Amino acid sequence: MVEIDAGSRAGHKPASSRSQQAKQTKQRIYDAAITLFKQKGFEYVTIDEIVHRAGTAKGTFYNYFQTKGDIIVEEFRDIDQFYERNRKRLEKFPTASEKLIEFTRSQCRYIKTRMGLETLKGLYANQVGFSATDPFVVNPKRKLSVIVADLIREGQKSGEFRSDISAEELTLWLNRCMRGMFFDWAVEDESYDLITHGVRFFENFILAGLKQKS
Amino acid sequence: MVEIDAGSRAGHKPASSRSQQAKQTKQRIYDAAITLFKQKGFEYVTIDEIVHRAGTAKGTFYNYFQTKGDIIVEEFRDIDQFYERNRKRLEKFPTASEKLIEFTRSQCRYIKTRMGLETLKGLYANQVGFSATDPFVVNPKRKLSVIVADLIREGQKSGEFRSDISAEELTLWLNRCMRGMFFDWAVEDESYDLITHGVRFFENFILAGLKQKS
DNA sequence: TTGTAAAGATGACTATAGTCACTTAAAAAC
DNA sequence: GTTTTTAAGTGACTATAGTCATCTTTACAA
Repeated sequence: MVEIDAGSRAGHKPASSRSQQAKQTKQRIYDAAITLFKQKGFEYVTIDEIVHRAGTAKGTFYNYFQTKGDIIVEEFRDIDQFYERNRKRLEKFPTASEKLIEFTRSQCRYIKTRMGLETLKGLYANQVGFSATDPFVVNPKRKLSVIVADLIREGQKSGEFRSDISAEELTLWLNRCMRGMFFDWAVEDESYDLITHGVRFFENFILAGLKQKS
Repeated sequence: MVEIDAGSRAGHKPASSRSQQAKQTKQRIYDAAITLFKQKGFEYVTIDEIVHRAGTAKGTFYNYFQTKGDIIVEEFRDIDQFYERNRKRLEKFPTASEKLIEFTRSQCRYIKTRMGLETLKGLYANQVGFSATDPFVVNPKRKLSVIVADLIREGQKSGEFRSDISAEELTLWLNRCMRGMFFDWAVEDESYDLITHGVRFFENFILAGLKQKS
């Protein structure tokens, strides 16, 4: 949800096609929701509040989203932009291990400071919940996975990492472990520092699984 | 929720103290809920149905549980009994690694066949949700953690596992990774075999983190 | 044995999620 | 230019979760 809609330049009278208007409506709802989430916290915002702020009817909300949590999923897709932007920064680290460690650090930092506990909980609850949405977090095609897989491949080529398991499978495993960590952090109500713990966990445990020679 | 209440032997007219009756009431609600969950699946059971079947009022439910998910948490505590029972069986495996692998296998088997997808989802959704219940799954004092810590300590003593990290921390990390796996399996709607994948993941990845020498 | 405190049980009530038959208006067909 | 089709939007309505003031029953003190 980052497109700003190219059709309605000058504010009033948007010269907009029907689908343009639809896009705007969805955006209005999304913006209202995000604003309210930031203001009062995900759990304390009702659908009625969202649609009231967006100036639409309740039914309209359900035209675009299945549940309140879907908004979070939408927001979450943005995280991949963040990863993409930070990818170049990794180049200056010499080894694949160090690149991955740095990547992990920025991932933890993003979740802790930008995303926040509330949103993370909302996301995970949505993904594990029963309203069958797209299971985005575990999708191996998302940018996050692609970047990690590239770095692992690099490490395999240089001999840092094992080659008896495919980069794809290692990526899956690595991300799975990280997900376990974020999950724990959410369940325990951020009772410890995610960045410190996350990096320690990664350096001392996960990395060993990548390095082990067959 | 396994106690059968020691006060009301002969069925009718229980000669029961007030707290005994209370315990029975809770048990009735619990039993009704579990039965319905098995019949229709967690998500399709309403609180009204549960209390109707239990023959109590809605308010009574909320005297004993905070949410429908709390029933699952209660049920989940039973899993530790299962672990305890299977602990002896592990003795016949010679190394700590093999014991842990076998332990993992039975853990996966339990979740797949006895617990089931629905219940697991309910459990995780409850634990990550906002209704601040006891975060049981991540509690390092639960039997599961104690057993794993013992096995890790055994491996440390024999030199199989690293000793630069405490058994407690390694236990935390190991369980965290497993949790990530169960979470993924739940999110992906059990689209692959938990036992096969779980054991492979454990043998090839987690175990490396335990074995790495400093 | 009667009176009082408090645990336990109740269900009407409120709040919110989610549905759906219907309205409105843009676009397409004629 | 008129009619038809269909995307988009609506809000009254239903279903369910969760609350709370009140009632009932036990325990126990006077």
